[in-house]
Amino acid sequence: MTRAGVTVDRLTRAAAELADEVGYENVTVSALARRFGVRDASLYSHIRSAHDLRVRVAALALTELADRAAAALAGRAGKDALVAFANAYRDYANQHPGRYAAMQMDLDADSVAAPAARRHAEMTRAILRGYRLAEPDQTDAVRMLHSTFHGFVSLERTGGFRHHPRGSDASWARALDALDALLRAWPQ
Amino acid sequence: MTRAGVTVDRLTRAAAELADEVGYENVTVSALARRFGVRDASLYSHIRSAHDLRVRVAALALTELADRAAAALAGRAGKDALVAFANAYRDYANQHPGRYAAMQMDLDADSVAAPAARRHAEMTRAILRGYRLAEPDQTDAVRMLHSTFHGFVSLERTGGFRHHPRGSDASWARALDALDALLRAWPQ
DNA sequence: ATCGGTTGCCTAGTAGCACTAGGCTAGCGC
DNA sequence: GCGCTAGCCTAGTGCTACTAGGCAACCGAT
Repeated sequence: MTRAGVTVDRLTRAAAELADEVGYENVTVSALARRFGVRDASLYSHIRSAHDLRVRVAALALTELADRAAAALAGRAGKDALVAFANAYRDYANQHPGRYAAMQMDLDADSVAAPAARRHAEMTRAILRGYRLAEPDQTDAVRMLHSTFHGFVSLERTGGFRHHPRGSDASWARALDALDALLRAWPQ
Repeated sequence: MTRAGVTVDRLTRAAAELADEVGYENVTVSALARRFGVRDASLYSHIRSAHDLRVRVAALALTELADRAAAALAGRAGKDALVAFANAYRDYANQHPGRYAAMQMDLDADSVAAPAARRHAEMTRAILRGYRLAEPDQTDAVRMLHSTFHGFVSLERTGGFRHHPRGSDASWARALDALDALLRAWPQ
């Protein structure tokens, strides 16, 4: 019998696909093993636990999103950069809901996802380059931006906006306009 | 043998307490049954499923939060109202993390939580009374407010802010100032 | 006061999940 | 070709959700 060729990377990528297909909370070791045509117990020589697997998916997602954010920000500044980043963020969340959900898990500083989380945080802070804010305003601003992006995407995904005829794209564009105006006026 | 006296309401309240203590994702029918000193199977004459139980917790939380929001908004307008609502929202989330997590679940329009969700939405919209916005700006603004509140609280809870010395209270106050300025300037 | 019927709780059982222990062998390095 | 590592296996534990069917506590009607 030839072997299935399971590796941690292949497991993580498959788990991320599974998360997008069936939802993050339905990513199980058993389902993943089925997808590889092996028994669930066989996966424990590659991953330590189900939690370990989910952390790896979170790290993958954070890295992918940081890559997209970096691409979106390249060569842009000010509102251009803000809008490009925000759209990259929202698009990623809607294209990869399972991966996005994984990103929201509690990640302690010593996990394998820590470098990815740090890089993601750096990219978010890079939006502000064009607005020239000093500390601690910069931190407050980046927290506000991240909150708005995450909150909007999260409510959009859980259906918070669907009971009203106003399209969420329009509200999103308006929110970005508002954030830009806010950042320009921030120092007061 | 005297009976345990389980009712749907007592189950829901106990499940909400359990959620706050051990986390929303760890609310199980078995754990709840243990808390009442009965077998897990016995609960299925009161609730239809674990999902049904979680929806009831969500409805309870939405109602409680709407009550707090109503109390916070009573007799206030403008920034006063905004800050009071926002603090009621954030305090509730931090005092009742499990209930708050339950609120974020997908609730279809025909669930038992629908009236509570509607009431919660109405309270959020009531913040804007003092700012006199017409549609569709009102909808855009209420979505932006809700996004910011939820996003901030959510990131705060999952530890997104803890790797930076700047206190989250200060960033929160700054975000509320910013939102107030935004709403006053909204019509442009 | 007793008698029915309802319903609250029970036992028993199925099936899926995470995870451990220990065995076998494929396929690599020598 | 030989041995060792590492990948996959079976077997088993215990927790979870949930169903079927039984018994007895309690409620209302006579």
